[in-house]
Parts: sequence; C-alpha cells; structure tokens
Amino acid sequence: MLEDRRLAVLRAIVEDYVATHEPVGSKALVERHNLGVSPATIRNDMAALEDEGYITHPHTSAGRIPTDRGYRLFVDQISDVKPMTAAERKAIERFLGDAVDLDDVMGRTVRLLAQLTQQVALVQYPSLQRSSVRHVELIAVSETRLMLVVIMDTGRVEQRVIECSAPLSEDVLADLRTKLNASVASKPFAFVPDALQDLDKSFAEKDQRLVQAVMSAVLEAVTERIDERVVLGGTVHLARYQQNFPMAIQPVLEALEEQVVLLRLLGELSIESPVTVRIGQETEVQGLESTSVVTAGYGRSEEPVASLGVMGPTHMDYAGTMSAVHAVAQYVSKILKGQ
Amino acid sequence: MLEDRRLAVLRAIVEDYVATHEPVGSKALVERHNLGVSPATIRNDMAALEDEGYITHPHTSAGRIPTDRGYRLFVDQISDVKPMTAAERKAIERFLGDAVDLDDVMGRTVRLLAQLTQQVALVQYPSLQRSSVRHVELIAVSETRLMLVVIMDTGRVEQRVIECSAPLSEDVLADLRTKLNASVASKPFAFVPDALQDLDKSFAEKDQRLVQAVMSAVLEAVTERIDERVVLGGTVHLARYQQNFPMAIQPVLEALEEQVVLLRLLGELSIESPVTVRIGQETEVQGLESTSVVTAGYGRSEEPVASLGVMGPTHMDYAGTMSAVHAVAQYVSKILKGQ
DNA sequence: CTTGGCACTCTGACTCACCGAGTGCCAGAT
DNA sequence: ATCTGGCACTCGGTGAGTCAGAGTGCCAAG
Repeated sequence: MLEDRRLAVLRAIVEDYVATHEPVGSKALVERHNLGVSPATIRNDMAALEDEGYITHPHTSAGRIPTDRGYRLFVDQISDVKPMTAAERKAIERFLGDAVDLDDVMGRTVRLLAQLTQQVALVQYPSLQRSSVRHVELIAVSETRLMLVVIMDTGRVEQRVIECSAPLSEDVLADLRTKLNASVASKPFAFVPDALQDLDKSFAEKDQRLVQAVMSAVLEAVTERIDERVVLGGTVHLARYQQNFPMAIQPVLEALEEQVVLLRLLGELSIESPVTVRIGQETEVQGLESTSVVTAGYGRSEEPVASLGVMGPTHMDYAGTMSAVHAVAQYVSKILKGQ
Repeated sequence: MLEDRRLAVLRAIVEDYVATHEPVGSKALVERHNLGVSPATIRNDMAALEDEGYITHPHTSAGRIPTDRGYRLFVDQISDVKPMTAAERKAIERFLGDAVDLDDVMGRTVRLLAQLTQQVALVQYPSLQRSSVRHVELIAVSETRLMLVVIMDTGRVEQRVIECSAPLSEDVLADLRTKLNASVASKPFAFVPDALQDLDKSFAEKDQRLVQAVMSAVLEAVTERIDERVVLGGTVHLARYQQNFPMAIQPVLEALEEQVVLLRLLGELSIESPVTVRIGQETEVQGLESTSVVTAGYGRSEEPVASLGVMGPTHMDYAGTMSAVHAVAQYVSKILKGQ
C-alpha cells in the first residue's frame, strides 16, 4: 500500500518531468495527479525515494528530478508495451509498404522512426552473420578485375571488386561461378569460409593457382569487410533538445559519427523482452550519460537479424518511444519476410 | 593607393574576425596588422567601407564585422588558391591512396575533408549522368525476380531488383545479358534509353513480350532511381560553432537531412574557377543565411563527374578551406583515374 | 500514518550604476 | 588632399544588491 503509493509518486514525477523538463514539486504533483493525499505526505515519500536513490534535488529549494535509477524503475514498471492505435498502425504499414528495395526499406524505416518518436533514429542493415546467402555472382569487369556480388536472403546486397594477378578465362569463370553458387547458396553466411575450403581442388591443375587466388580474395572480401551498416536520421531533433535543455550535443554528434559506437548502442539484443531500454550510463558510451537508447530486434522474433531504435535524452517519453520502436520493428520484420 | 588600403583594411577585418569571432575595432586593427597609419585614418576607411556595404556595426559602440558582401569581395580577392604544404599533400595522398573501393574512396574523402577543414564535409558520388556504363549484369535471384547490376566506369555500382510477371528462361536471359552489354557498354549513361530502344525486336516472337517487360523495368529502374548520392561527415563540428557563436544549428541539421538541398548546395559547378564559394544568402537555401559553402568538382577538370565540398559558418577561413577542398578534389580525381 | 503550519533556503528575475571599448567628427598638422 | 590627435558620446556587458516565489524539512497535532 505504502510501497504502491511511492511507486505512483515516482511515476508521477517521471511523467511530469518528461512533460515539462522542470523539477517537480510536491504541491504541483498533488494538483496534477489525483493522489488522494496532501503535499506534506508526498514530501515524505519523496524524501524516502531520494534516500533510495530514485530522485534528486538540483538545489535545496527546487523540485525533484528522477535519477537514472528512477527512470530504470519506471521503465521496468512498464510491463507490457502499449500498442499503437489503429490509425498509427495503418500509417506505418502504408509508409513502409511502398518500399521497393532493401535500401528503400531501411531509408523509410529510419525516417519513420525519427518522425514517430521525434528523436534520432538508428537502423541497422540485416547482419550478414545472421542471414543466409541467396546467390553469388562473379562479374568480369575488366581483364584482371572481378566484381563479387553477394545477395542475401534478407535482400541485402554486398559488392566488392577483386583484383586478379592474371586474366581468368570465361570458361573457368563460369565454372567457378556455378560451383561457388552450388556450395554457398542458402548457407548461413558464417558457413561460407568452410564451404569455400576445398573448392579449388575441383579445378584443372593449370587453373588451380589462379582459382585459389580468386578464392582467397573472395574470402578476404567477405570476411574482412566491415559487414555492419547503420543508417541514421532525425538528427534535427538534437537541436530541439538543446533549446529546452542545455545538454551537450557534441558527444552525441561524435557518437553518431562512429559506426562502432552505433553498433554498440544497437547491439546485444535481449531475446527475453521485445524492446531493450538503456538509460544514461547503461549505454556504456563515454559522453552519452544523459542519453537513453531504445532498441528492438527485427527479423524473426526468436532470432532477430539486426536491430533498430532511437536515441534521445534520458528524460524522454519511454512508454511512447518503446511502443513506436516495437511497432516499427514488427512491421519491418513483416515486410522483409514478404520480400 | 587609397583604394588599396581600403582593401587591405577589409582584408584585415575579415582575417581578425575569422580568427576571434569578435567585432574588430580600429585600434586593435593597427596594432595587429602593420598598416602604417593611425586608428583615426582606419576609422575613416571603415566608414567608407560601411557606406559601400562591406562591413557593419552590431551596435553603435562596437567594432565592425564583415557583411556577406564583404566576404564576397574578400574571397574574390583570393585570385589563386594557396597550395598545400608538401607534408599535407603527402598526408592526403597516403590517406586516400589506401582506398580499395569507390565506397571506400567516398568514405575516406568525406572524413579527410572534415578533418582538414574542421567543418561539415559533403561528397557526392560520381553522377550517373556524367559517367559511362562499363558493364551491365542481370542476375536471376529467383524464378520471377531479376537483379540488375550496373557498373560505371567511375567504379560506381548500382543495383536494383526487378519483378518479372513470368519466369524467364536461362537461355533468353543469357542472350538478353549479352545484347544488353553490347548495346550499352561504354556508352554515356544518358544514351542508355536510346540504346535499349529496339533491343526487344531482336528476340524470337514468343519471348518478345517478356523481354519487353523486362526492358521497360530496366529502363524505369535506371531512370527513375534517384541517382545522386551524397555522403556527409564532420557534423561534430557543428557543436563547436555553436559554442563560439550562437548560430542556429537547427536549419543546418535540417538541410543535411534533405538530399535535395545537399545536391543543390553541391550543384552547379562553375568550370571557370576550380573552387566555387557561395556565401550566406548566395546558397539560396532557406535557413542557411549564415552559412557558406565551398565546393569543387572532381573527375576530369574540363568535365567534372561530381562535386565535393564543405559547409561552415560565413566567418570561416576561406583561404584555408578553399585550398583544402581544391587539393582533395584533385587527389580524388587522380585516384579515380587510376581505378 | 497523515496533515497543516512554519521557518528556512536558494534560484531567477529585475534594477541600476559603471566601466570600457569603440565610434564620429572636428580642427590642426603634413 | 590626406592624415592625425583629441574629445564627447553611445551602448553593451558586468557585477552588486534586492526581492519574490517555489519548494523543502521538520514538528506537533489529528
């Protein structure tokens, strides 16, 4: 009972603070939310909450603001993600449904997420590691130059130029192409190196050296390549944060320029809950102490193929953001299945 | 003589203002630059410059700052772009030389530009319109789905999935592939539609309808596609501007999210001078009134294939920026020629 | 356990005076 | 004609001082 009210107070504080971005006092709380008690009672609860580390004081005579720990408790309290309204679902479906291409899907998704949440959106391309090869193509671009095109079952396409030491005859190339496809098609990406292992053995003696060279180039191209791509959008919203709250956008912009950091933010999908929230320091990125990240995996739900999400100030509307991210992830999964 | 000194004064004002970002007064000017005259004389010149619209007053009792028109005159005065030092050239060459791919070249270039100028960098992929087709490939991804891959002589690769109404036999596909290549290879991109015109006529009656469908899809894919890509980097530097100068970064971030705007900023290469500078309103983009853009074309100098550049506050170091942009454009041209 | 009351604290806004940098102009020097 | 020193004037920014208001913490009573 008492515990219940304390939670309600924390909730109310978070909600008000998120709405106004100003420290919230005991009097304002009882006025806005109809907790049936007096400000003095709330003050006691607040003192208790502060002792437990869920809220703080900027100064002695100011209202309370939630700490990261407070947000965490608040978020954990949101057990089930609030579904979107029918209209919103329709809008999402319509907007994403028009996509013609994987690139198009990714581009639309990032714009949609940014638009829905009014925050910076991040969308990771389907991870090569977690998808299978649909088709491999070797194209002779010039005498000694091949282009390797790998098409994944997620619609993702990677290409890479390979330099050959000596020209490859069209016959050998065709043969190689066929064998390559036969051995890697519909295999998970991780099996590709194994699949290529002894492929060169099946060629005539005279071609072996050349084929081997090509194969090792293919292998290198396929493994060395930084195979994770992230697109982002909605950076405009950073400017708005700053107006309301003098948060340093510098570290945020820095983070956005580093692929590695972005991947870390998106990474480590938890299967247990559909949406992952990392608050402040939990991002474990230097400079993003007052930033939270909300992510969700997409692809098959048991085995997500990559993730997407948004990034915003710790005082964000977690409920709304979580439901938007969740909904978008679901629709992207659906679309990709269709393609 | 008198005119000469006025120009010198303008120059000095621009230089000081760029360095300090604070209105510069007559006294400070004579101290820093050794113009052999007294502050009073400078004041007269300043009054004249102000009449002509090259500088202004923020307030009655403040120093002068250059107007857009002042910057324009200043920039026009820089007749020849200052070359980079040997060390800088080496560094550029080394950094760009390691690129393995067109994507890699573009990525490295944008990072390099941002690094050198400490500003936001924009790099446009080689325009399809201004380059020629090297190779076209049609890959059967599934029964009714083809993937069209177009490889340009600039190293740019575009791919697009084409849906077919009915399955295409491997024979017809191979034939189509060969004929397609024969007719478009090494033709400028703009000629592709013409080249495809009557291609379907050469097929057997029974295949014609199908081939025609594919061809029109190819045509659509090739023309409808927004064929201009721009990569950008160095947005971190926006944060720095804002600290020193409360310029609104919101419109800048907005501009950076709009491909169309970016292309307009990069567009309209002037052949006459190697580097184009657009100052403040000259950008002709709403919201970028206190932003300047420095661009240069790359590719063959007579006929650039696309452009690159940087974007920064109107009070930027034009001389340094221009020479950096120029140098990078030259090296990118060189690298692309080699590929 | 809750409530009303009360003293206390601290911030933010406002005012006001002042300093100093910088200008414009004029009269005299070159 | 042009430059220079001098001088009065203007204004923005700074810092001190004041004040109101919001909010707290605590205590004693319900």
